[in-house]
Amino acid sequence: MDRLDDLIATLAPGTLLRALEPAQLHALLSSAARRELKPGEAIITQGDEDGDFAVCLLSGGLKISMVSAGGREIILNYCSPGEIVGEIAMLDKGPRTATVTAAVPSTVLLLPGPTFLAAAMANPASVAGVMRELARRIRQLNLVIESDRTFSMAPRLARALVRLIDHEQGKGRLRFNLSQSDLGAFAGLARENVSRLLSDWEAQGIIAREGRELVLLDPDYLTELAEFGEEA
Amino acid sequence: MDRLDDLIATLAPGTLLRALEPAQLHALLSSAARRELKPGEAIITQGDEDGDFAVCLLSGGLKISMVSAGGREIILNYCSPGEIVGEIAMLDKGPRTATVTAAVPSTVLLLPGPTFLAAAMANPASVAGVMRELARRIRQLNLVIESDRTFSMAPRLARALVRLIDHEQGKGRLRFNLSQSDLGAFAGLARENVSRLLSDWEAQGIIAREGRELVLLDPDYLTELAEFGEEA
DNA sequence: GTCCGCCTGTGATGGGCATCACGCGAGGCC
DNA sequence: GGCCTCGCGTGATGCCCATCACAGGCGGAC
Repeated sequence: MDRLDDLIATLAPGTLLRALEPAQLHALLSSAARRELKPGEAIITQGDEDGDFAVCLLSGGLKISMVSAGGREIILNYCSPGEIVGEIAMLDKGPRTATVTAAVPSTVLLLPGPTFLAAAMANPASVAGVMRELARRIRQLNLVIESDRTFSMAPRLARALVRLIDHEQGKGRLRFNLSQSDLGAFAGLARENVSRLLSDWEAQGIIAREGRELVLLDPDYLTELAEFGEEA
Repeated sequence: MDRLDDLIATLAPGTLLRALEPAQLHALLSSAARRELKPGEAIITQGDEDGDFAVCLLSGGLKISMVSAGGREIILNYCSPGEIVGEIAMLDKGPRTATVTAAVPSTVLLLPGPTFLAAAMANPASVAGVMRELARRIRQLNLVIESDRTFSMAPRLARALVRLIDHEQGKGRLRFNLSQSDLGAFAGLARENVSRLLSDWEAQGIIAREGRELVLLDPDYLTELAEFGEEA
């Protein structure tokens, strides 16, 4: 059972699972199926109607993306171990609105919707916890909408980079090495402009490149840029 | 008690209250305080820490807005009777992120957070209902973010108009008469461009003006524009 | 009536960013 | 080695839209 405890220890804060009480969490996780994913392999596909399970990432990394009306790829998020995805369709039984693929070799846990609901409803603290967590998500999304409206290129790219920071490792390290195209799809701007901005920032000593890898030398500056738009 | 039943009948579908079972709903609403609002009067103010109640609109109309970093007003939504606002802060106990003011003379019901939680947890169907409702909201917001990224001026204004349609009244009628400035703040574009677009659409017979009032002559066209961006 | 708001139309200007176009280097693959 | 692909840098062009500027129009106060 310490396997399971290890897993629970790595669960990301601010996820639905963290809102559950330990006893329920144990019950849920010990009954879940495990699955291995090769890079690029999809576990959830946009449009699927099989929306009765969520996915908990054990190791590796996941990419959540969708295809916009214009046929362009939009990357919504990257996930690290301990995070959970696909809960929305699991809870509201709607079709999948995004595709989830493995960014690197990964192992995931499949959480069936009914089992999750049973665990969530088993005690009042869990119920309140899950509701609070969902509310927090809504609040976050509202803020994103507000900032997307008025933010220009630089703050958007800054936000993308900040969201990729690896909090486990050394300061300024990223969790994934993305191509400029992927960075563009993640931040919502053209590949060419990603290139231009990165060059500027490198010249100003805000970031550095080690081979193909990006390092944030001044993450605080980027964080501020991401939150408030153009500097004061 | 038929007063209460009337109220329940007008509750908007897709709100948290609708997710509750009738018995719980009765208990919650009969214990709520009532309040009258004059036009322009605020019931919730951005930054407030008193986030332990939600507001249910009985009559009139509410405007939900916030002030962006640049000092510009952003209008997030307009509400009609039966809708509920302020649930997010009530559920996650965070600070208020938006301001709610009366667009016209209104009466509202104040729902205390603890009472709502008690009602929501009183039975499993209510629990699942509230979670499903919250998940639906998250799904909607994700779609908005996706479309905001790529949509140009016209689809955004079209979406604002569609969201203002009065579903009770004759086809194409709006629930509120907004100035072009307010329309701009709602759709996220400059007042001057609202003027230009409305003129174009009037010339094409898509909308009409009766005095100061806007009427949508071809709501289907606008709906399509709002959903898919530039026409095919 | 007159003045003074606020709302509205419309042109001119400019900036930001997508797009197009092209060159360049670094791997795979045979 | 030669080729081909993929990711990167960088200029030129043009569109979309915010902003500025200004001219009516309409109602309310007095």
